[in-house]
Amino acid sequence: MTTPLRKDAARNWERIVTVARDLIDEGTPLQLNDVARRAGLGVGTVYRHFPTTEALLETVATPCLTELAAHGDRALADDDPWRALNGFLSRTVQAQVSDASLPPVMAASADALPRTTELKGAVWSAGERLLDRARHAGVVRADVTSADLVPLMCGIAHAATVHGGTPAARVPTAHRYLTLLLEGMHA
Amino acid sequence: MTTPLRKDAARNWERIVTVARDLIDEGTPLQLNDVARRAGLGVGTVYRHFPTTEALLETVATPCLTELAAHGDRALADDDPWRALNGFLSRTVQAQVSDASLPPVMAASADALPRTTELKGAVWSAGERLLDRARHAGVVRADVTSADLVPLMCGIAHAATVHGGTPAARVPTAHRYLTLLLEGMHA
Amino acid sequence: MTTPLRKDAARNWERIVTVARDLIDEGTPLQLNDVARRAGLGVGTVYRHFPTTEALLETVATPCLTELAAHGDRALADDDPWRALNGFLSRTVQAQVSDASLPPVMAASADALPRTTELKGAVWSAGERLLDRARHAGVVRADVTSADLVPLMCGIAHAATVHGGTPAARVPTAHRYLTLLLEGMHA
Amino acid sequence: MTTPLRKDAARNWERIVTVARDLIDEGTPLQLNDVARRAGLGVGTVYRHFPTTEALLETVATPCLTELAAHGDRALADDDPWRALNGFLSRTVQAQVSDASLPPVMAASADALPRTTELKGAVWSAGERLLDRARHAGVVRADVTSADLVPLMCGIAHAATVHGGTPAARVPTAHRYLTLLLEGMHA
DNA sequence: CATGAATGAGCCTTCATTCAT
DNA sequence: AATGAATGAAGGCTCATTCAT
Repeated sequence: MTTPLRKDAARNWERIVTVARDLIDEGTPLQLNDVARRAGLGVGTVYRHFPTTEALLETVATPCLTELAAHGDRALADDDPWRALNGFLSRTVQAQVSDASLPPVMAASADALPRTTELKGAVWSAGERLLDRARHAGVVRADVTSADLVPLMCGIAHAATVHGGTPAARVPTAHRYLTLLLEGMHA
Repeated sequence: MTTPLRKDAARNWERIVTVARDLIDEGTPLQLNDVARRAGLGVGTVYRHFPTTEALLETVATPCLTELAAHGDRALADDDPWRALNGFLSRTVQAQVSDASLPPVMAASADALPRTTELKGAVWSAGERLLDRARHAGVVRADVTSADLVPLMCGIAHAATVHGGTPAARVPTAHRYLTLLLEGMHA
Repeated sequence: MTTPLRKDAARNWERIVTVARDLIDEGTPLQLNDVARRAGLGVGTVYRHFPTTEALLETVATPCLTELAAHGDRALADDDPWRALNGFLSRTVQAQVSDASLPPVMAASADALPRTTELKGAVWSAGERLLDRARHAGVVRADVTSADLVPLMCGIAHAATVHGGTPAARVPTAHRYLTLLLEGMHA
Repeated sequence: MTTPLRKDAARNWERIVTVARDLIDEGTPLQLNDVARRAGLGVGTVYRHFPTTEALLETVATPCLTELAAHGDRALADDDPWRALNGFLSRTVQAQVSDASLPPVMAASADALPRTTELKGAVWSAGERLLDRARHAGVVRADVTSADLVPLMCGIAHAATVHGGTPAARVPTAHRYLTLLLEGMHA
């Protein structure tokens, strides 16, 4: 529980994150000075809220990460272990391809915000549980470990990006690639 | 056939490429001024040989790229279409993971040097022929096209990198991932 | 109406312009890095205030340009159209010869600052009105148009510069040349 | 009398001057490296022939300068002092406006080549003699001295350039300006 | 808390000139 | 004589971060 922000500070925080989101969507490299100018705020204000570019980036990625974690939990409710894993991975890949804030955050080995670490942990552990369940059900090869899931999803997203085309076009490509991989992971 | 370089110029060229190789291996971002300093040469000399960072990077990647292309041709001599494709992809992934100069060059959509375009084309077309042969032999799924090969190899290399560990440790990881993918591509 | 500068920023602005003025008077080519060093400021500060050399140059020229424009307006109050035109051109030439920041600004076809464009426009239009009046009064040849005034003043200033000697010595020379020209323009 | 060049050296000399002429006509700033490349020669060769940019520039300007000087001499044969002066100045201005190599050479106070100094002297002295004759004939104001001629011609050429438009369009403008000036110089 | 001016290291690039081959 | 590789000073500009107001 962090101290709740004063109302104006909260408004600034919001503004900053919104601007950052826009910049990321535009493909513009995230620069705090830039964000400040576009948000109509002083650089200092931006730095107060987000000491580094990474902190801001992770904040932008947070909602999406939260949803991924939530989906992971919901997936565990699915009776079918294979379908559950499938859906989870599909969702993960889709998110990575559609939201430019995710790939760098997912691939980073160190996080700027504890919250990010938590969320990545939650996603990771959801994946782990789904994978374990699938393995115990005998539907997944034994040599795939939970530590492979995130890298593999990052890899697929990367592959779709390298393939080229518009961001929208990358979604089906990524799904095709995921399908291949799942086929290969199937026991 | 370019005019052969003068002996001293050739020595400098060599020196520059060697230094660049080292920097890349160290993970240091390639900067021409930096290269010049380390090579004990004037900046102008480096710029004369390599007008852009990309040109130097591609030059560093060239031997490896050449070998990949050569291997592709040799692979076609293998009677077994599946084994041939397998070996080719394995080699490609291994190269990408072991040589830090390759991933950016492979992923780039535009090349600085014509030679790079040629070599990438050669690798690509080797992959294409190997894939076609495998498909005709009925050992590969129909929905995998040759345009997918490079992205997929980049993706696997990326996945292995995200997985972490020392560069050396990434090799077996990448191979594991490739195995999964190949399994999935198998008809 | 721009936001007024903070006191310290205003002091720096002033310092920069002063240094630039000195450099121009010395005949040293204007370079922003140079200005920064002499002003004891960081380069970035200079770039913040003046994004390009031209912007700084024009700023240095502004007071003089302002005065020329003002003089143009005052000249229109003179009853004698010929004397009024005369005085205006005389003043213009004198300014160009005495202030090294003017010639490049006057001769430039594109301006860095909107303010410069305004001021040049004001000077130009004052000249135009004075010329029109003189022509209607029948004291000036019909084939001289207002578009000729600025080029001609630049030409005279240039001629005086080519003639050589100290900057101070150029003033009388320029006036002599202007006298010749005016004689030629007289109807 | 300089030692005559070896045949190949003479060919190179020619080539260099031709290329320089082209560059000047294109408005490209004259750079010896550039000249060398375009001429298909080594930089060293260019430097051997022309130790500085100015030397090359003056060499390019030489034919035109020679012709001006020659014309000056011919003008003295004209019975009418005013018409002679007129024609000479007209020719001078026209040359300056049409040939981009002239203005910098004419305006320079120091020359790189003795030959240039000679030629400029010849032009200058032709002007002087024409002016003196005109003055003695009472057709020119007494306060115009021969030291004014070159600066004034440079000024007019400069004015026409400032006026803008294509190089070709500058010719009539320059003539108009010269006409005004001559009117003013007329006694 | 907010501001945004200032900083200055750091990178990129060009070009006149020299000199070994 | 000719060559052209090498030099490296010089200039341009950006941007992450600090700190006085």
